[in-house]
Amino acid sequence: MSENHTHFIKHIVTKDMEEGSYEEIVTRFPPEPNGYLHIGHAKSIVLNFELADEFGGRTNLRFDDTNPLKEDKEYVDAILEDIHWLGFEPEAVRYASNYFDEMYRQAVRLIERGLAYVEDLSQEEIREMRGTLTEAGKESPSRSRSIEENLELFEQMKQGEFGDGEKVLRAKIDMSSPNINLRDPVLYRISHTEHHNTGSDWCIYPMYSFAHPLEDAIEGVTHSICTLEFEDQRPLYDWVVEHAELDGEPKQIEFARLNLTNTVMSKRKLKQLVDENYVDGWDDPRMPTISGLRRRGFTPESIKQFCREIGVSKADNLVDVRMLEHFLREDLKLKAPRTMAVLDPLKVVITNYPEGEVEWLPADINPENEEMGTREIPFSREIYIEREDFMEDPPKKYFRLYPGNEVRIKHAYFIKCHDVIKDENGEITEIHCTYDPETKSGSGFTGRKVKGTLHYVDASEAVPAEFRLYDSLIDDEAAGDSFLDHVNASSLKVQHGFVEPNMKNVQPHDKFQFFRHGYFNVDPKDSTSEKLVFNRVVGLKSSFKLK
RNA sequence: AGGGCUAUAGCCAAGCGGUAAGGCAUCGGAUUUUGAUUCCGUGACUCGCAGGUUCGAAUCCUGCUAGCCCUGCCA
Repeated sequence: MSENHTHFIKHIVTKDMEEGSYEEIVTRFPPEPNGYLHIGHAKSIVLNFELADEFGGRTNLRFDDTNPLKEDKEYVDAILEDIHWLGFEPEAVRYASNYFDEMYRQAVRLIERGLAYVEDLSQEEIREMRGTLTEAGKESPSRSRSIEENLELFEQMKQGEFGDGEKVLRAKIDMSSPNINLRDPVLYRISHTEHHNTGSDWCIYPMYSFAHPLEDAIEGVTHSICTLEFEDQRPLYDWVVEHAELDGEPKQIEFARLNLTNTVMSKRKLKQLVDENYVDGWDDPRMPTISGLRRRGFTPESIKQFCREIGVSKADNLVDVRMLEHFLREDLKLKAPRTMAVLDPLKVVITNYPEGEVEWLPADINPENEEMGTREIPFSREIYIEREDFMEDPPKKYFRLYPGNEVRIKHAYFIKCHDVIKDENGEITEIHCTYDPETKSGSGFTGRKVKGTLHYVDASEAVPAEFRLYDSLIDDEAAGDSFLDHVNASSLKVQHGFVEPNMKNVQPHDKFQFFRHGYFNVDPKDSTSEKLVFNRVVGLKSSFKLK
């Protein structure tokens, strides 16, 4: 199911395997535990895991925890949960911090071979001497220090004899390189910070550009897949691999990260939305995080299928969110039970229906999947329909209920409106209809046809429920400098209505298709047996337009 | 602009010298007890632009244009 999709990375791997460059293909998914995973990460996860799987290889999950200032165990746990939920099982779970000893050894070997030196200059001085995009940099005086002195200084850095920022270890490459990443990049910095994994064992931490290739080489990663912004770092990646005294020879391949319409996709921005309370948390159903999508009601399969279908390339892209929604509908179409919910109730009294009588009508649970069987739903003299399903003065082509019009009540009877009851403000409070017993659903009645079929909930057995309807978090109509100016103020709409009586015992994450409304998920945090809460995942498509 | 990369329909995206796949979206039409689903139909005389090579070019070459990324002791 995941195949028939080809892309440039697959071509590279195929060629490598044909040429026998590697015994097996090994990939890795390397998140930094400084935030929650989002759907952009899902693209990378699916790519890495399924690529290795297709070629009979393996994939590690490796936390890139080289910067204790930003990282936290909370994020590690959330990431673990999200990957598991998506349905992937890493060959091994590793941490960059597992390799700190080895990385230190490699750094020492670099110094011993005259390929790295300890820098005395301040951060500002380093920056000034690095040059600019169009001018070469200048070599630091520290560059000519002896190997012995470098070794001693680096040892002192490790021993904690310097404060944060006082010294740094730099690679000795080329201060005049047109690629700024090669102008003696920093390899190690000092940070007297507690690490979530190694505690206070270390006060020097390797930089990403030094650590990452080493991690890949240590784990035997063959294809190290990352996003486009690391392209300029590839020469440095290769430099580290070449000079490291390790067997692995991983190569870095870059692809374009995912962008989605009407959403932001950077951990920094998402964290800001959380920290500044624009949303409920990382798992707010409006967030593009894996946990947000999960709470909203997206399924792992829909997310994975989306990730497969958008493809992998190097071109900047902006994918329409409706594509994601498409795959959710696709996944739930045959799986989700149909049920009826009235989100904005309007009472209908069926004046010729006997008072006090209730009949239970059979209703299929999923007409597209008969194996799901049937349920029984009540029908009596008073029912609720959707307020928008009645108009006193309808436009043309409106084939729902209006005075004098007859419609079908799903699974029940035809009803015809004969009276509209209003309060003193002119607000419609209820409508009166008659029903025709001969038109009962399942009776085979063909005497006449109606254009509209309305869903309903029986008033005497109705179960109150809350419905949360979501709109995009980011509105591209608004203008402003910051993405915060584009936050959609009405991205959440809450309605209170009713569901069928057999919905009383729903469980968190149960998913339903509410007839004519869309797919809904039982909210895992706020729904209780006393107060049901349903999140609308996506609506049904509709070609209905008023006017 | 010094370097790195990208450009195929509204949006993704195949294509790798032999005459433009597929998906999403849109718009029609048929069926329909969900204005849903399903089914059929719908768009590139042309692949950023201009030249060149070739019997033949989206694919090769040259030049140009536009967009993205790079001057953290972040990843």
